[in-house]
Amino acid sequence: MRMCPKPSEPTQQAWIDLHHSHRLLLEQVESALKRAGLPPLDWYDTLLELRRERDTGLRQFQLGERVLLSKHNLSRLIDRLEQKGLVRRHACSEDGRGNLIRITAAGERMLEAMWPVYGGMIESSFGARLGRGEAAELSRILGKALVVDEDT
Amino acid sequence: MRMCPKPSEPTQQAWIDLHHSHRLLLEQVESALKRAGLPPLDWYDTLLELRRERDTGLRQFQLGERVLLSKHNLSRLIDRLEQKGLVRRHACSEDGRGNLIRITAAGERMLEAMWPVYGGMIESSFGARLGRGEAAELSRILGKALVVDEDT
DNA sequence: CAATTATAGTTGCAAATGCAACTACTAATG
DNA sequence: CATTAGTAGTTGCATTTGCAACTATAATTG
Repeated sequence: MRMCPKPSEPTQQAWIDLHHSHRLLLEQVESALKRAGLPPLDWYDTLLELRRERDTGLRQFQLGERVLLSKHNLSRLIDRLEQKGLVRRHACSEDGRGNLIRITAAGERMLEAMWPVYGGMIESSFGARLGRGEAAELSRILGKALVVDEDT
Repeated sequence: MRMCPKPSEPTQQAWIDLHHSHRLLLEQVESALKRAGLPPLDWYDTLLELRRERDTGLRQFQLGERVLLSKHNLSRLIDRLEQKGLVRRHACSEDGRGNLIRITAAGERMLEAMWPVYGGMIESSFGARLGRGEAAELSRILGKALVVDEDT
């Protein structure tokens, strides 16, 4: 880790392809959402995680781990979501510092509203272009890079 | 394209994995660069494309196609690069509107300075975790999503 | 060849992001 | 149990991004 061996040619290319396909796809999704008068993708991801724990709610740091947003960033995203009434902060009984975030009914409706646009874009620009089993293969390989290492 | 069929479960998962692995990797690269007192990744990508055409230079819109940055964004990125002397705008003889961007010697030195950190991170957090042939397999599959379709 | 339309690039303004410093609370230590 | 260190979350400030409007030049067309 300290000696920085250089990546092989295929590794470099794979990273660049990852970088580019993500940028391209994200840009298409975001602009489709915007055209439909809907909020950005992060809102969807965040609301989705909250719906998964609709009963218990989620602490802010747990949410951050799932959507991969930095805490200050997430804090302000939640401000915006709360302002629109899609989410609520509740006092946390077990830890006086934190708060529990819960999705509201309006938040769930927002998920419904966004999904056709979001899902449709993912299918047309991504899913439909992959062959049988390739999506799963992609997940399998990318999963290896998803290991979060704690050092550094 | 107009009817928005919904993506399959594996497609959704693959997109999420793509999204997450990109975020994670990018975050690691960016913070490694920052720790080393170096500029962000976009600078590298941009300078790299310019070095590929060091003799002829590149029009701004060509550069934009390669690094997938929007034009106004790119315009200001070039402002910053030019301010640091890594790049120069030259009048374009064939088209009075545009300009040719050329990398400078300092720009090439910056590439050299960034590569160990950037490449090292790509290798340790990405390349080293993939098995034989998986990088190439990744490129092959992602390449299918990289087709830019012109309609909207 | 004048008038229209399209393209290259820049800029102002609003919104979002990253960083560092801060508050408030909890956990660990002597 | 008092002190210290760590964690959860927020906020101010500077930088970056996105959008829309703008300038300037090129290409199209009647």
